[in-house]
Amino acid sequence: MTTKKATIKDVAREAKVSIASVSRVLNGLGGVTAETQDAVRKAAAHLHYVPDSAARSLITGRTHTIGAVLPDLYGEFFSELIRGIDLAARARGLHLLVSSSHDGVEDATAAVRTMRGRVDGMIILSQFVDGEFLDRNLPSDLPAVLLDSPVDNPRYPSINIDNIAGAQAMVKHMLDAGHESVAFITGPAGNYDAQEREKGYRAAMAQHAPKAPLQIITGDFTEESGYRAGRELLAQARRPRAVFAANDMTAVGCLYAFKEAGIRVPEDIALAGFDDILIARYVSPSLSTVSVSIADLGKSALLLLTELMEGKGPQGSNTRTLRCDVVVRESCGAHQTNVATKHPPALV
Amino acid sequence: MTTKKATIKDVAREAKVSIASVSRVLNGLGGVTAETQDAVRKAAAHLHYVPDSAARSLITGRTHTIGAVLPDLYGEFFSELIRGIDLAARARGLHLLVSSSHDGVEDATAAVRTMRGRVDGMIILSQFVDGEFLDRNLPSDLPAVLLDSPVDNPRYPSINIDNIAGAQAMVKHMLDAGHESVAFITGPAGNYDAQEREKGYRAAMAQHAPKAPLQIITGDFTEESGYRAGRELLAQARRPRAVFAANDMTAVGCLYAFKEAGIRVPEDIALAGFDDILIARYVSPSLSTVSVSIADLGKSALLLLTELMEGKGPQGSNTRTLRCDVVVRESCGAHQTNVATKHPPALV
DNA sequence: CTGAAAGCGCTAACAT
DNA sequence: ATGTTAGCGCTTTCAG
Repeated sequence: MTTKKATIKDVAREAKVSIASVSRVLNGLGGVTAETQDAVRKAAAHLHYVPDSAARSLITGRTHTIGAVLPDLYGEFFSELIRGIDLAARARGLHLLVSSSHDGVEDATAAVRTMRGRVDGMIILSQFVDGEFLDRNLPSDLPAVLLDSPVDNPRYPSINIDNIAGAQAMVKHMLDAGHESVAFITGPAGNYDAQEREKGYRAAMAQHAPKAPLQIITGDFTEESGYRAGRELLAQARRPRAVFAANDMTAVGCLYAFKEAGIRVPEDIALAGFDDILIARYVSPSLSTVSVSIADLGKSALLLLTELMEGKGPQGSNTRTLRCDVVVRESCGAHQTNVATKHPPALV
Repeated sequence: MTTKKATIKDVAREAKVSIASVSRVLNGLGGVTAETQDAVRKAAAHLHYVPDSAARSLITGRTHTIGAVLPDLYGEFFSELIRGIDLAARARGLHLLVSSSHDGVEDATAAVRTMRGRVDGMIILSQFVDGEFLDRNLPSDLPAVLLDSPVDNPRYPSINIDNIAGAQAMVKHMLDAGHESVAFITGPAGNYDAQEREKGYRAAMAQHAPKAPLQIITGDFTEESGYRAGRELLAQARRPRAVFAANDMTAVGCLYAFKEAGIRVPEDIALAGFDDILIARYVSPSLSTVSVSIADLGKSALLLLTELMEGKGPQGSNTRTLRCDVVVRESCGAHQTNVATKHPPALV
């Protein structure tokens, strides 16, 4: 029955009441007799009436939509993140407007600005966004939560992955497994996660293997960079016994470099990554890694955002940290059973 | 400088012109002197003015937003799909509203209905959506394109993956490689892609190995189902020499069942999947598969949708089919170099 | 309990 | 070339 657009007036006429009553009924505001209710509901159903959200937004100032600004939509991380956000959002009756593919300040600015008026709140993950940026581009009454950001602005709470602790735990694990030193392959320079993971590596080395020299190779989170780093590592005079890569893709690339050179993992060199992407389970040997519940990150962000939207300012600290867990598989040479314990989602 | 909400009136006042002139300048409608232009732009910039999209939508009837209704956001397929849609959308200045996680007719209905008025067009991928559904739930003037759908409704064009041809090509490839018969692991019963792939399998067998008996095991696109199917296959009196799974995850599960049983792939049994997910490249042996350019699917959908939105009815056929390509890796035993040829995106 | 009426911020006639 | 004005569909006082 191909629906045309019926307005509130049409419903009012059909129900023989005023538009005000229609509005009251449809918004459950009460103050209407059962008969009026009935008439309105019948008329609305009959006409397939759906309120115009633009008109409603115009007057209420609410859109029931939240915006997600991300650098990209590519890969497991963002996929999971959006999924977590979406799940939590629709559970609260909120729509999700996504904006991605911005790799510069201008793009980020445009993304944030064009969302103004279209959303009631924003979740932002971007290395180009800082407190000053937000103050300049966001209306003061538009709540926003930052993901994976060093920003510490009282107005914009942020949720971060506990990269430092995760990296530290993994390095300690490898050290404990008997490898006297661990080499590290970094992520891209500007990336906050990458920086934190390196910090964790350094901290763990300083604490648990203070005499061992630090071997740090530059990578950029890509498989290719891992491959190059792997070759570089093999070419060194002092070939490492264990390697910790800043993320899984890098570790996988490194693994291929080792395989190609006939180096056995973990017998000759132990290896570990970070993220616990799906592939980690499937490479041979399976990759030990640090797992992050990305969907929980998205969910937490949305929850925090809705609190903000309801006026509850972030109580106490405005920065939350999401726990990471070491997942021991074959590549790190700790010879354990291959079953990664399922940890419940948890905010530290 | 924490922006408050400036309206068109504020800009008009600041620029000492009428709101009409402001509108004209900001919408590039011409009929304004350079001076007015200047004054308006300065004022707008100064006040950080951003037009209220709700108000604009209310009067123009356009939202510059397109909606994507998907069953889920999980996994590579949807991630890539959204990415393709998003890329094409933002290239045209369109926003993307996503809605997912509906696995029932009610959910789908709610998703589609709540998007009414919020979007200028929709891209829908759902097994619960058919022509009748759309006629009942979509305003007649809201364009929509269907993905992976058997619906053949002149009002709703659809874009499909050429599952039949892809499956057929893969089965033929395996047959040509010397395996006299190929077993098949199906996907979930209600899934359109899965059905088409099975059709392709049957067609290829009928054409190229008419005397070989058909071995068909039930699966459901999950790794577990593939694992079970693999064990089932091994338990059979007539152990197959080649297995084609309806998707990659199933093939991976099957691969693990074989490994566990000490069966070598491809020496003892050849194996192939469908989708070319990232993992396919990383399992050992690497998985031969049928590749689909999912991002292109999303892009094509958006392009088709914008044509519709611009009033160009779909000329000629209203169903397009996206080509698939056989990717030969190690698991199918065709001993070729491991380099998958890069095909340009192409609509058949 | 219900209806009339005033806008929300903007665009698009219609005047000037 | 510029300004005035009438709504777009809806919520929300404010009267009755």
